[in-house]
Amino acid sequence: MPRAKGREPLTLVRIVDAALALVDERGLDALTMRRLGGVLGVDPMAVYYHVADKRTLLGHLVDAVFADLDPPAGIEDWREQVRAWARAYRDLALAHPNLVLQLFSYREAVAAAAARADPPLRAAVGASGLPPADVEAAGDLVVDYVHGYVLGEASAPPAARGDGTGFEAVLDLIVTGIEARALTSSTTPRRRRAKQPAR
Amino acid sequence: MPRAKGREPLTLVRIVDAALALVDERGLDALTMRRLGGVLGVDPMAVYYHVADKRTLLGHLVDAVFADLDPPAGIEDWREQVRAWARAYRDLALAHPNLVLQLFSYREAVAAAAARADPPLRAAVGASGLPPADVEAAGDLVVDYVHGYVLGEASAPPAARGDGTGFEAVLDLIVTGIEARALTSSTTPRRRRAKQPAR
DNA sequence: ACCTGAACACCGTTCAAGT
DNA sequence: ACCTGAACACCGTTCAAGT
Repeated sequence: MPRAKGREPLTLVRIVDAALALVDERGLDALTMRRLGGVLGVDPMAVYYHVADKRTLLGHLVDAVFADLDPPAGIEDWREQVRAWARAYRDLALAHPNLVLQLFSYREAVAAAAARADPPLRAAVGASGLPPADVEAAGDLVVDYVHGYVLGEASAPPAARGDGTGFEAVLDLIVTGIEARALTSSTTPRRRRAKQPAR
Repeated sequence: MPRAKGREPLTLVRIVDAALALVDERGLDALTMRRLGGVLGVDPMAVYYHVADKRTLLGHLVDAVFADLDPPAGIEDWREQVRAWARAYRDLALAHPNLVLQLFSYREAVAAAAARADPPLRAAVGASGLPPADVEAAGDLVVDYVHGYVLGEASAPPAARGDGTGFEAVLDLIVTGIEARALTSSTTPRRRRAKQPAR
């Protein structure tokens, strides 16, 4: 039984766990291939056997965080579904404040997560009675608002993190907007849109 | 007249201009103190005479970009004021896509820019007839939505940048929400807010 | 006053080598 | 199959020295 004693072998999940802990506890800059080898008790270059380079390692971190996202089910009212979705997404991101910038800027990882996480949101918004064109805008609004909110919270010093009442007030406003739009567009034609500037 | 010939002396603005050009043309990672010295035709360490360290240099870049923000004036309708503000802010940020992450995560610089740029937005939202408590939420919604939108656009490959119609559709929705909320809150008491989750 | 150049303590990554 | 260790080409920053 070789390897029965001594440390267990490196695996991708052990690497990702250690890297995430490093980022959470000491910041993104503290994640160094060499330091990572150190906390894993291994030669710094051993990680390269399991991971192509640092960028793909960061991709794995983002995947791991997004994997924890599962929007709550069993809610009837579409308004509460939208709110619950937004809260779950916010909490997911704020669980790793030092990683949020990576989280929202890694195109591929965000797209993959969206494929899993977005449909419930879109379904909830769709149940409001909005016409399809507005469903897209409303979903985008929720997603982008959460991104913006989380970005602000994550870059604030931990002591100054908000209590979430502002977040709830904005959700109220978004829901009100969807309701109002759903009503007006079922009775009157879509209102004219202001023309865009050149660029 | 010493220095009449030879290159002109380094200044902070020359340094910031060169650094911004480097970031715009070659990405954030290309901004290196050594490379910056190179494009300025100077010893890499000369920059340190004018700037404490790289972090404060980045702060100067953020300041320089935000300095270009002046929301359009002379608009009557609050709805168009809100839209114009959001477009101006978006365009400002997307003019330097490689810097947006820094742009929105440098607390102090954002706060300073906000002090100049925010009041017109808050005034516009205030003119909608919303009660003060909702004015804050509505302003936050616009700011955070633009942040989220820009973050998504900036991390998309240039070819895939949107045409802005999605942005306009969301602005419509936000304005609709503000209008609806202004109407209902002038006639009925504020609707009950869903209670918050533990964390 | 303003810039230079050597030096220090780091990086990410490669590659041949060990077991 | 999995890990090591030397090596390479970079980093940011300090500090004494030049003009």
